[in-house]
Amino acid sequence: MTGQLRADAKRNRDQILAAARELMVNQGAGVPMEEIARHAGVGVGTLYRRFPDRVALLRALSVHTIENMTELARTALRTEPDAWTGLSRFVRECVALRLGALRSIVDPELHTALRQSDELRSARTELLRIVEQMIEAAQRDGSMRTDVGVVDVAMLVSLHLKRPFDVPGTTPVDMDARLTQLMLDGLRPCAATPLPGSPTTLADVNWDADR
Amino acid sequence: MTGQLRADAKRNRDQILAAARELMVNQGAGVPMEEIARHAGVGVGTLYRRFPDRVALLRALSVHTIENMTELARTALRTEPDAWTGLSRFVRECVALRLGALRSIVDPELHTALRQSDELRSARTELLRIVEQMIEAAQRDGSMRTDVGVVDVAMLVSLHLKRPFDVPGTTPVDMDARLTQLMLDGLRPCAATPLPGSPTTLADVNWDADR
Amino acid sequence: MTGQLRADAKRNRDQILAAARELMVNQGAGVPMEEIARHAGVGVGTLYRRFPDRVALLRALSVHTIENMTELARTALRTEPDAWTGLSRFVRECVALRLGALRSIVDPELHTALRQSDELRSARTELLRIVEQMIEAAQRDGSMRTDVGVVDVAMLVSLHLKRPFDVPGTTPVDMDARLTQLMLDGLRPCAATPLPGSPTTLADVNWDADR
Amino acid sequence: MTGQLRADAKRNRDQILAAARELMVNQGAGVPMEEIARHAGVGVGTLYRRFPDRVALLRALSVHTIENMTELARTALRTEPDAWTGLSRFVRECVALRLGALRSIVDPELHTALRQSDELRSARTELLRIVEQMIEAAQRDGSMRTDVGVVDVAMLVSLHLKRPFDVPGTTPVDMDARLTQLMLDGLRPCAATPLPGSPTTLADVNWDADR
DNA sequence: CATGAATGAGACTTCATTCAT
DNA sequence: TATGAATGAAGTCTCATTCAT
Repeated sequence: MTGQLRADAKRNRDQILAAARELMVNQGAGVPMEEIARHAGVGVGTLYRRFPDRVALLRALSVHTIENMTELARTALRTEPDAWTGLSRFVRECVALRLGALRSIVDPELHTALRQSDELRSARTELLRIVEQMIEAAQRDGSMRTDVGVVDVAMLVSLHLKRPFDVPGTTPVDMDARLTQLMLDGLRPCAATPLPGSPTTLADVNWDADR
Repeated sequence: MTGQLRADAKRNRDQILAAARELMVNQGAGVPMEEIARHAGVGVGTLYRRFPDRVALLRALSVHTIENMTELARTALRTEPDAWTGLSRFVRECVALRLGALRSIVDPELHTALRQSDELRSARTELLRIVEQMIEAAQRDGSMRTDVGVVDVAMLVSLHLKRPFDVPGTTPVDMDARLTQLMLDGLRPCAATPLPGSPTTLADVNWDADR
Repeated sequence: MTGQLRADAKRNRDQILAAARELMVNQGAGVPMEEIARHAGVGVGTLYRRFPDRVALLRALSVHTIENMTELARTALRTEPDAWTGLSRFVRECVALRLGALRSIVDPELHTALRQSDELRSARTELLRIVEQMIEAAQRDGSMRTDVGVVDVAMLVSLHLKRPFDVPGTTPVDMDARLTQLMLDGLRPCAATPLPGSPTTLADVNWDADR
Repeated sequence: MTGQLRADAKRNRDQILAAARELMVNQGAGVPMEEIARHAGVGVGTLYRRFPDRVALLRALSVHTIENMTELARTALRTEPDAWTGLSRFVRECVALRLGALRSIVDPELHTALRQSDELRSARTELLRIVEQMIEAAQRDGSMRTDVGVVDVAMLVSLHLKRPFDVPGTTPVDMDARLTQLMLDGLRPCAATPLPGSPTTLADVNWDADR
């Protein structure tokens, strides 16, 4: 899709995306477009040429993010000895890289607008498919409780993407790791308390983990 | 503290707080002050007379929220047969009522400004003290893993205050309940994997769970 | 006019005027009405009962000021050995007391509104009459140039009412005194250069020295 | 400094300055920014792009004004036969053109803010230097009293920049001229009465005559 | 195509004035 | 009658988006 861009145009596009990611992750999705442009070293006009409005920019960012996560999942699945270890690693990496920190977007308008992208939807499905594989494998070999599904895991991860407040007495990194571990332990069969409802299947999902 | 207000002024103040809570919980902390005023049925001027700026409003809202949570914690502690049951109930209620949904504030400036309120700080400490009691009791009778502290629990709850996206196949209420249960199961001793770092003590905490 | 006020009402009125004078002289005529009320120790409502709007307040202040100046002029005329000395003293006192510092009002709307007060006009005329007496006497005995009239003097004084900027190397008081002296020396016959136009007579004057 | 602006941007900038000068001279420094923009034929946004806030605008205006005055002083010094004539002409021109009428700024906040501009300070010093030359020359050849310095003259001129009230019986122009002449006559040696304090030297001056 | 200037709607806040208590 | 609460118009400033260069 970006293949037919001229070399410099491509470079611009990438710089814009990088700047947008950095600024939005740190300051929320509301950063002035002009500031994004400045950080990217281009004029606003150029930004708007590439991304007609803020939503388009967010969409591109989200797709990019999901593709990164997919890559992480694939690698974890291929590299780790068993499914549970792979899943754990994937979850830890997602949280650590805070690849979904754009989650801080709350504006429901943006929310709605984002959902409507086909590109986004298919990237997401692709990701979910792989994670579901890991989950099912882990459940088969008894290392994961069987009353949870991809959607549960996805929601959990998405909750943990929020940057934690600085708490005196711990480093943010430690805090992150502790919370993630607690979440993973909750997915083990051992302490499993029955859950209300039933796990959602991948089929009818519309997951927004990216935000 | 608000006792010396005239009857009508008090009524206005309450309406403003109610409107602000509702709008901020749903649309984020950025709702136009004017819209808050309109929903409360007063002029902007009135809003500003009561709360000199957005931060003051948020502060009042936060204190109110925390006081509600404290009340819930007290009741749970008093009513339930054992500490773990009490803690679970408290956590479920917090999440269900989404009493801390203001958490959606991301703007770091607001964040910082809020921390500086003594009133807020003491309300928070009060709440933490009670929760810590429950935790310690539960740990003593072996129903809770011993490598976690109030701060861990607080952070966990705060993560779960984010309103989950609507997921096809489950109701939001069910989703909420599932995620909360998973979190609680992670706090049980049975599946406990060692955590990095160590639990923070109440003493040096500065917790912002309310937002 | 204020005679029929109840004792406490009179006290309120005076406190308001005093507060208004102080605040307006220091911060300009734009001080919030509420601040004036607060300084006077009354509610805004009371202020507005006494003075229907800002202009009314200014008018009262101006009349008061002019009456003070008139008193100064009378005393100088009566006490000093000769007219020129009396006039000099009067001018110096006006500047020193900055009795007209309200002059800082620039808003033309206020300006116009103020002119329309009969009370003000007659107080002003009264003052000008006395000053004119001093001028004419001084001119008769040769201590003052004869090509200037009350209006010239009035305008000069009014110019000098502006609080001078702080200048390093001199005290404001000294600066004031120097400038006033230079002005007075310019009124002496000795260095007199012919002036364009002719001195305006008291008759058709509408002088706003009070501001 | 404004050389690198695009042609249209430069035109806008100039129109804004012109509009601001006109409006501020007549109505005080408080004119709504929006009105300035309207008069300049641009949107508010444009105004704010050029001048981030009111103070920046005033600063630019002041620098411009001072530069004009400096030009006048230079010409007077070069053209007139003797120093006193040059100084008189310069003073008359300043008053007539009311080149410093922005003096009507009273708001102490603006005042303070303005002082902090280096550009302004150096423009001012440049002007004072030339005026000081004229003064010293005039004093050397005996046409000016020797107990006054630049600062005295500067303060005097600054006082006379206030637009005089319309007085029946004289034209404003005549009135201006009369008052200016009186001021000049006061600077002559003949009638000189001793002044309190001593003239401030240029070295430690921080003069704000421009406003 | 890139740039950055211009626009103008809209958010925030202040205050003069009115009015309920 | 005094108070101070409420109102809302008005002013300041910001920023998404369009458009001339």
